[in-house]
Amino acid sequence: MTPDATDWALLRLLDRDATQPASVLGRKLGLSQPATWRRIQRLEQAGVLTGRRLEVDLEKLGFGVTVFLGVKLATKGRVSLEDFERAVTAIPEVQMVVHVLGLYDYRLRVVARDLADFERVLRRRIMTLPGVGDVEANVLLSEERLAGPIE
Amino acid sequence: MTPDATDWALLRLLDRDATQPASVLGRKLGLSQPATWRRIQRLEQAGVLTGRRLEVDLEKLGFGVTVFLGVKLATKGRVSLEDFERAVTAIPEVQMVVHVLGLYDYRLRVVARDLADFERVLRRRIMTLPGVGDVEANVLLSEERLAGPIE
DNA sequence: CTTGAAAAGAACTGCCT
DNA sequence: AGGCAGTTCTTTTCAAG
Repeated sequence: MTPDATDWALLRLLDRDATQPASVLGRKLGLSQPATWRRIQRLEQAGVLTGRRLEVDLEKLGFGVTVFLGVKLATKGRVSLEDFERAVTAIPEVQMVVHVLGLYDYRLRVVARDLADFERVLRRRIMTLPGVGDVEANVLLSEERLAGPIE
Repeated sequence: MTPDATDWALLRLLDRDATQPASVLGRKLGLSQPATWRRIQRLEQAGVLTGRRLEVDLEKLGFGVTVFLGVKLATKGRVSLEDFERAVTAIPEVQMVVHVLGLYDYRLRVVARDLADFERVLRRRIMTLPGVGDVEANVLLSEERLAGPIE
């Protein structure tokens, strides 16, 4: 499937606010409501739009600390990768697990109530994961999500 | 505002799929449709739910490479931070800009069509940003998003 | 692609317990 | 806080140009 310019404009609009009805989107695109709706359906069935997810303000829920971790494994066999992934995905404070190539093997996004809580998570949960070697941490100060290549 | 157990269950359901109507959510929670709808409204007005955004499969749009970059600035005055942020947010391939504390000053999420395309972005866009010092890269192999503390 | 319409369903409102 | 009933709006599917 090859999205045309109108599809890209549609993705741009939906990326900013996925709650807009097809009628409003259509007006902004110069299309009718059914035509807009059909384009959305086509993008969903092509697997381009995979779903709609919530934006949750974790700070308002009491999770004020977000940390990005780089994790290096000591042993990197196929088995240890799977062991590590199974264990790390079971930690409630872990929001994202990314297997990467480079100086580190995994990049994690971890949240905690405060720094004291994060230390607990790091020492009792992360450092005890199977096969963990070096760990590097970056504490989030501020964050901006962009449209990326959709823009 | 203090979310109760039902609110947490609601957040859990919405986090998995934000397209579910209030009637379906209510059935799963043992609540009526209006009661569920009112809880969603309350969470939105409390700022806990900040919006609904699309999940876009960038690979299907031709962006097969995702790289996580750690960026260290050479000069770190207040002015240079703002200069850097203004310049980096203008790069289409940059999906996320996070100001962090630690070994690096910023963590970026960058997408590109392929590795050759990424090299172009890195050399002509990233390395030429104002004040850029060391850069570290991790290429994404696989990724798993989790519910995090909402679970 | 468009318009127009009709049916189903979801969102929203007011009133009640 | 929750349920019920009713209204408004969106979605979804159709027919016809």
